[in-house]
Amino acid sequence: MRIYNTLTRRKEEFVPRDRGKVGIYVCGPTVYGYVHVGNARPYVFFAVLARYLRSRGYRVTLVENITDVDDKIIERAREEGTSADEVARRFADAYIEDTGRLGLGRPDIEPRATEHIGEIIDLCRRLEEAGYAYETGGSVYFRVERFAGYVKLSGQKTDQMQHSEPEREGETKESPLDFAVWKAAKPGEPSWESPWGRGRPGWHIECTAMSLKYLGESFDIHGGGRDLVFPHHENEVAQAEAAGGKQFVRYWMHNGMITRREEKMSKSVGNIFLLREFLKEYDPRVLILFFVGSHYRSPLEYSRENLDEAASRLERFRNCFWRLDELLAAVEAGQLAGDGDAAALDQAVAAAEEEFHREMEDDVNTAGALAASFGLVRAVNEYAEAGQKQGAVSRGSLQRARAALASQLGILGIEFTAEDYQGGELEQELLELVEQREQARRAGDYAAADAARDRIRAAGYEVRDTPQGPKLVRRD
RNA sequence: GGCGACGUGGCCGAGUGGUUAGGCAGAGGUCUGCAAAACCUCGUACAGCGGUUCGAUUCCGCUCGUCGCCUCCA
Repeated sequence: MRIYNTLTRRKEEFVPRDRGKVGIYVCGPTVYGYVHVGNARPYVFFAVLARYLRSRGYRVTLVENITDVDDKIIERAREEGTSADEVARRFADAYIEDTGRLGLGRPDIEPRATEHIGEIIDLCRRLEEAGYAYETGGSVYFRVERFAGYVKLSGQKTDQMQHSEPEREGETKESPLDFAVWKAAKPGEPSWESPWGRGRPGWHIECTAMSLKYLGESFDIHGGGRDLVFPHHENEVAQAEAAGGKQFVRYWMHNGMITRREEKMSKSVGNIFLLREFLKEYDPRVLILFFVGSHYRSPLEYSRENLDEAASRLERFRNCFWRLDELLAAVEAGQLAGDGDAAALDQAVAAAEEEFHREMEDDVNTAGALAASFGLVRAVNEYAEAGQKQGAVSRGSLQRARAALASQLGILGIEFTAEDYQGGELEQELLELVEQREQARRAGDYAAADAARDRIRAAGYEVRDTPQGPKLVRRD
C-alpha cells in the first residue's frame, strides 16, 4: 500500500513498524462546542482507513483523543458561568453521541487529556531536564531553537513567520517561537499540582503524551486535518523527538478541508454546519458517501447539490441490494431457476474486487474504489436483466456479488439491511392495498390502481412491478 | 511577505505521456396500462501562453485564478 506522507511530501510504500500491526493516532476534538461537518471528515476517513487495513489482515489500534482542558473550554465556561469541567463533559458526551450515529463504531482508545496529566507532566519534566524546555512564571516553554528538526514537517521558515504565540502575563519567553508545554494556572482555571506549581497542559503536549503512551515510539500513522500541520503537529514532533530522541511518527496523513462557498468551514469563520443538524435531515451514510466520493486530501465543498448527489448514489446502491435480495428470494421461492450462467457475473465480481483494492492501495483512493463498486452495481443490474429474461440466474454468483459489494461498501463504512427497503413486517393493510391495486389493474381500472398506489406511497412505500409480481420498497 | 496545494465535459469528481474513470443531471430508446427501478445509446473535458517530445490534459517554465498554512481551527 502506498501512502502520501506529509513529512516527505510524496507517496511512500507503507511498511508498519511491527509486522502485521498498525498503530494510528488521530487528533480528535477539543470539546468546547458541538462537532461540525468539517470535524467529521477525519473521524470518518481514519475509520475507513482502519477498516481497510483490517480487511487486509492488519491488527489495527486506532487512537483518537478528546482534548478536554484548553483555553477555549475555559473561555466558554466563563461565558456560560459554569465550570470548564462541565463544559468539557457536556461536549465530549455530545461528540460521542453525534459521531456514534455515523455507524462507524468507536476508535479502540479515546484517551482524554485530563486523565493523562501524570504522563504530560513527566514529558514536560524530561524536556526540561534535557534542556529543551525552561520554566518562567510557573509555565514551561519549549525552546524551539534548541531543536534542530523544527519545521521539518511543515516546511515553514521560522524567520518569515508573521506571528507567534504571545507571551502570557508575568512570563518571559526566550524566543517568540517558543511555545508553552505547561501553563501556570490562573485563578478559577482547572489546574493540577506540578513541579512548577499548579498548572495545566499546554497547547499540543497532550497528543504527544497520549500517542506515545498508547502506541509507543516511532508509531505508524498520525493523522488529522491539514490545518493542524503547523503548529500543532510540528510542535508534537518537536516535543516527542526532543524527549525521546527517536523518530516520532513514520507516516503523517492529513485530510483536506471541508469548504463552504470555497472557504474553509471553521468556527472562527463562522460558517459551520453542525453534524447533529446534518443528521436531522440526512441519512448518516449520505455524509460518508459524500466524503469518500472525493480523495481525502482534496478540499471538498459542502453544498446542498453535492449532498443530494451523495444521496442519489446511496439510492443506487440501495436499489442494487434490493434487487439482489429480490432475485435470491425469487430463486428460493422457485419462481426463478438458480442454476443459470455464473461466469459473466463472477468475472465482473473479480474485476471489481481487483480494481477496488488497487485503488485503496493507492493512498486510499476512495473515489476510485467507489467507481469499482459502481461498476459492480452495473454488472449486477445487467446480469439481473438478462437473468429475468432467461428465467435463470446463478444463485451462487448472486450471493458472491452481494457479498463482494457488501464487503466493499462495508470498508467504506456503508451498510445496508433489509430494513432499508422493507422496514420490518409489512402491515396487513398495505398488503391489501397492493392486492386491490392488482385487481384494479387486471380489471383495467387504472384510475383505481393509481389511487391505491398513491395511498401506498402515502404510507411510505413504493410499488415496483417486477416479473415476480408487485414489490414494496420503503421510501423515506 | 514566506511556505504549500489546486484549476478536468452542465455539475461533482478520479486518473493518465499515445488506449473507457465513476456518479449526478439532461436527451432519445427498451421494459411498463402508467410509474418506479433497471438496461441501451448520446458529451472529442482537461485555465491561458510558451517549451520538451514522434505525440501532453498528463513533464518543465511563465501568466491568470482559487484555496490552505504561517494566529485558535479537523
